[in-house]
Parts: sequence; structure tokens; C-alpha cells
Amino acid sequence: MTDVERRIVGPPTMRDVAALAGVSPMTVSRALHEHPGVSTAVRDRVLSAVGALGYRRNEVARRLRQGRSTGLVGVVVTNLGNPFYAGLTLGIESVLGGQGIRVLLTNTAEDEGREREVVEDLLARQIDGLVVVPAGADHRHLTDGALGGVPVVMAARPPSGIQADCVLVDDFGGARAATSALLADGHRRIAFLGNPPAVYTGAERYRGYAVALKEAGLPVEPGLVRRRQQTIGEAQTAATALLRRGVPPTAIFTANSRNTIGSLRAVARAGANVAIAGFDDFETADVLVVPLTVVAYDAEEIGREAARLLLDRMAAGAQDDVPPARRVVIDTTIIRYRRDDLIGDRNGVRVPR
Amino acid sequence: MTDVERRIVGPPTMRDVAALAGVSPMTVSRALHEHPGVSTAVRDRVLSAVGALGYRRNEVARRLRQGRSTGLVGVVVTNLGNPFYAGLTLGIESVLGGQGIRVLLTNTAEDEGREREVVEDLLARQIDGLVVVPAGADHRHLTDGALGGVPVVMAARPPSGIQADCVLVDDFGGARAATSALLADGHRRIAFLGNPPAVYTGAERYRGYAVALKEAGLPVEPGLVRRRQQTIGEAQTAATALLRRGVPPTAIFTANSRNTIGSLRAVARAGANVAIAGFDDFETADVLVVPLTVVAYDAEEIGREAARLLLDRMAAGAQDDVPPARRVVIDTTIIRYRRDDLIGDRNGVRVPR
DNA sequence: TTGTACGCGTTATCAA
DNA sequence: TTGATAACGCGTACAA
Repeated sequence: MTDVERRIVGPPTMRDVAALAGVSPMTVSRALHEHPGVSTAVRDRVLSAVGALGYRRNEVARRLRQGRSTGLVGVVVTNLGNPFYAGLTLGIESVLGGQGIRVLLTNTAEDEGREREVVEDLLARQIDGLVVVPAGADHRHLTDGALGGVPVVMAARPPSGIQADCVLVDDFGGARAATSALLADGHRRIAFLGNPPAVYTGAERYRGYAVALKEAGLPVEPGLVRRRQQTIGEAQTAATALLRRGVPPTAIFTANSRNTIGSLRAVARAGANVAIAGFDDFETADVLVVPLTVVAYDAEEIGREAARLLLDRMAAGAQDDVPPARRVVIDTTIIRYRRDDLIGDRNGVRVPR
Repeated sequence: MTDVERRIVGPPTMRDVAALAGVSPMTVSRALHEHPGVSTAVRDRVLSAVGALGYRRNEVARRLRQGRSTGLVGVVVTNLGNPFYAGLTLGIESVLGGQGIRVLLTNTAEDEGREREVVEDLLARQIDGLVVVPAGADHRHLTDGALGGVPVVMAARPPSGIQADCVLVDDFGGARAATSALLADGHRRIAFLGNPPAVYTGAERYRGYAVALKEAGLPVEPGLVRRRQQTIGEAQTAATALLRRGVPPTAIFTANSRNTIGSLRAVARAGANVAIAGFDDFETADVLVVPLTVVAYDAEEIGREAARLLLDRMAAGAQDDVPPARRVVIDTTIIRYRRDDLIGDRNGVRVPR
């Protein structure tokens, strides 16, 4: 069987090029690498054969032969539909892409089982590193041993029970600052709408809310705390219920965008004079019927930082003395959008009409 | 040199497992595949060696040997930070992930040069298929020949000068319907803010706007058309300039979210009584100070449909008679958010207080 | 200047 | 039931 007959389908290989050019595959390899010591005549024959067949080097076989890594990094997020995770992914891709490293992206939809399966598949595909937004609290599948030494960085949520680098938002500080802003405006009955305590951000942001109240000498009123709503609709229902209390809150701190949007709708529909401060900035925050305060931070920067930490580990390789796990915290900024700002610029810089 | 000494670093291989279990690599392979004809004793020895070494099959080498494809699909988008492309990517991933296919994601930032480089790299990595949101109008690098027979689906923007499957939004119909909605409200001076004609969506959405005007017996007023603004800030500036005209428009049709947000800010800051209708729905569209009409569509569905078209081509393989290029158009819906809706439910269903 | 032999990790095939 | 051999596509080392 000749080389050409050998394969039924598939892209042309070096053999095919070699056969057409009347040389050995090795000469093709050298010609393509611009090795010195290939006659011009042969090189031209090879290159025209390459053009005729549309030959393209097989990067997979190439890296296998050279014992090089794949240049692939796995990125596992919980919800790409959330702008925060999309920004995170973009930040990762921008840093890794600059190094010629490609991103293998998967979405887990907060499903821990899927996360474990996906990580296993990515490892079998010989990824060089992994960035994970972990869906659950059990991180045993992300230990150094389980990953076979492939470095991992956790993003947005910290490792639990294992050692790993991570990049976090200052959830506590942002929540405390936002709540303090409401307190500074004179609010004394401030509701909390957020994730349950089992979710890291839910716990930290509640802690920031509670500490801000305590610093103002106020107790947490359990009746003003709602932590079960998982959709915008449920958040709106919860906020509406709060507004209908005998003694309703005068302000709401919302610990994530679902709750912010649900609360915005509830307050707008009720026509209530209730202030809202919440996590996550968005483009239309300054043109709302309800004055809003937001905790802003740079989602892309979180991704870039995660990628930098990962590249650092990847460069270190499997050293004997593994550097200790690092934790990077990204700062937050409080932005106050008011009706008054409508006559000025965005971000609180007022400009007279 | 023994097998164990042979490699300095790297994950354990079948040889390592075989050596530890005292069998040949072939037996390890069979044991792991649960082939019949492997004695229980040997199988147990192999499995315990696997556990001891933390061995994991190398999926890359495995597929190379079996002549199988990589099970990787390239996804090339222009701007993952835009919720539309994030949703598109999510839709693609959800369909392909269900088939055990992984997504290699790259962001081009609308840079045609980067797109060509990235596509070349993805092809060298032996992807099975490609979904592209093309950055430019020159698609020669996406022809069947240039891709070496790897199937491609174009998303959100159609192929130009080449044959390829694509999934599009009904840009023309959505723009015409939105403009008609403004006309039905009695508006006669309606401005257009959108992309330049060189961008497909810019051309189609302008056409929809112009046809709607023509159907109402109105000419396009060139002074009310702005197509150069590329950022939200530029859009706001353009909209502000329109509002300051001697005879300002009474409504604005915005052909993308940048222009919608910029126009919202301009109208809100001017305190003008100007209606806005624009492409792309968003969560806070119903709690704005400006009544808004949006052209809504399902970004994830576009991704899912693109993935389905791609899977179809991938299954067909390199047939002799290539099926003709298909074009799928995703419907749009007009949603009218009004101040009145604030007493009712979302999406136009009014409910009395 | 060009070719041969061999191996990366895995598995199909055939032999034992 | 198990092992030896060869091969997937490519590149290093050495020989011609």
C-alpha cells in the first residue's frame, strides 16, 4: 500500500507532501522549519507541494513528539450568562491568548457533578492548568493529587479544605461599604437580600452588612433578612413582601444582581420611596427610576489576575518545594447613582446643566 | 534505561502502570477497557497500580492512535464582554457539551488579523469544527479550502463571498418592527443611531428603519442618521447633538445596545420627552426613567442552532456531494416597556394595582 | 545535503 | 489469557 492510498480521509500529512515532492518526510520537516542545509530547489519543491495539498502541520502530533505540553488551559465557570463570569472568562482569555495558550471553556450551571466530570475530561485532554469557579463546597477533586499536579486557580470563590491559589472580590468590604453608605444617608431599617450562607459570597456579604449595622450600633433585624430567593422573580416577590410589612424597610442592601433587579422592580412597581444598594455595577444603573448605589469591581481584572497566578505556577513546574497558596483580593468601589446625577456625568461627577 | 527512569517528569503512563503491575502495557489497556479475557487477578493488580500511581488515560494520544478526531470545536467571537456573544457561546457550549465535545474559545476584539491567526492555530490543533462571528468582510480564510474541509458555521453575521452555513438574527424585520412601533405612536421625526453600513447588522437594521419610514410615506432625513459612534460615550454625544438640533427628533431608533445606552443617558440628562426603541433587551429595561421599546431575541438559541448545524456537518463528514449552505434566521420580538407598566407585570402584560 | 531509525502514549492485530 | 509488534503524525539524533 502506498502512502497516498494508506489513508482514506483526513488532512494531508507530511508523508503526502514528501511523496508529492519526491523527498523524505524528514526533508519536509526541515524545509518547513527553515533549517539550514536544505537546498533551495528541494525547499521550493516542498513548499509548492505544501501549497498544492493544503498541508498544515499537526500541532497535536508535534507537541506529543516533542514532549511539550498542549498549551491548553481549562476554564470552568458556573454561569457564562452572568456578565461577571463572561468578563472573568474574557480576562483569562486575554492574558493566556497573549502567551499562545488557548482556553478550553465549559459551563457547569452550578452543578457539582458536572464540574467533576468536566474536570476529569479536561485532565484527560492534558491541559496545562485550570481556572475554576467551584460550584460546591466539596473541593476534593481539585486537590493537587487529584489533578495530577496540574496547577489550579480558583476564581470568585475560595478553596475549602484544600490548598490552592485564588482570586476573590472583597465581598466583605464591599458589602460593609455599601451598607454604611445607606446608613450615612440616615437609613435605620435596612433589609438584606442575598444568597444563603452556604454560598461563600452569600456568607461574606451578609457579614459585611451585619458588621456595618453593628458599627452603627444597630442590631440585625431577622425579619428584614431574606436569603432563599434564587431567581429575579423570587427576589421581586421577597422584596415586595418586605415593602408590605407593617413597618417596612427604608432601604435594601442586595448582595447580588438577581436580588438587585428583583428589588428594583418591586420598588418601582410599589412606587415606594426605598433606597437600594447592591453588588455589581451595570450600564443602565444611572438611568433608573430608583436611585441606586452599587458595589463595583473589575470582573476582567479578576480573570487576568487568575491567569497570571496560573501562568506563574505553570512556569514553576513541578518543583520540590511548592510555593504556598496565594490569595489575591480585588478591591471594590462604591458608586452612587442619584436622580440628581441625571444632570451631570456618570460616576458621581456632577456637571451643571 | 528502565521505563521508570526514562521520564524525568510528567504524568504516569501506561508503561509505568504496566511495570508496577508486572504486566505489559497492552494488558493495562485491556484491563482499563473492561475487555473480556482479562483474568480477575491481573485486572485487580492493574487497577491497584492505577490507583497507586494516579494514572489517567491520555486522551490525546488515545485519539491519535485510534485515528479519531479531537472532539474539539473552535468558537471565535468578537467580544465576549457583550452579553449577546456570551449568550451565544453559552448556547454553543450547552449543545456541544452534551455530545462530549469541548469548546476552544477565543476572543478577537473585532480584529481581523487576530481572527486569521487564531483560526490558523485552531486548525493546527485539529479542531473538528468552527463557529465564527467574523470580524471583517473578507472571509477568504474561512472557505472550505482554507479550512481543509473542517466545517464552519458563521454566527450573527453572514458569509460574504463564500459558501457557509450561518445563523442570523432577523435584523431587518426587527428594525422595521421597532421603527413601525414608534411610527404607530405618532412619531414622524425618528433618528437612527447604529453601526456603519460596512457592518452587516448596521446595514440590515438601517434598511429596516428606512423601509418602515417609507411604508409610512416618510423620507429618511440624513441629518437624523448617525452611524459612526463606536462607544457608549460617542453614542451619548451623538444623541445629545441630535436633541440640540433646531428641530430635534421626537424618537430615536438605536440599532445596538451601545447606542441604546448612550441615547438613554442623553435623553435622561436632557430631560427630553423623546422615545427610544432599540435592539437588544436587558434586565433593567422596565425600570428606566425613559420609556423604552426593545427588539428582543434569544442569543442562546442562536448558539444552540449554530451548534446543531455544525454537528450536522460534522456527522456528514467529507462527502462527495456537499449539501448546500444553509441560513437560519432567528425571530425577534418587540417588547414595549412603558412607565404605565410599572404598575403591572413585565413584558407588556398590564395588571391593575 | 538528505535519509534512516526511533520514540512520544496509546491501541489494533496477530501470535503465543 | 497475555504479549510482541507496529502504527497514528511528527521531530531528534545520527548516519550516509
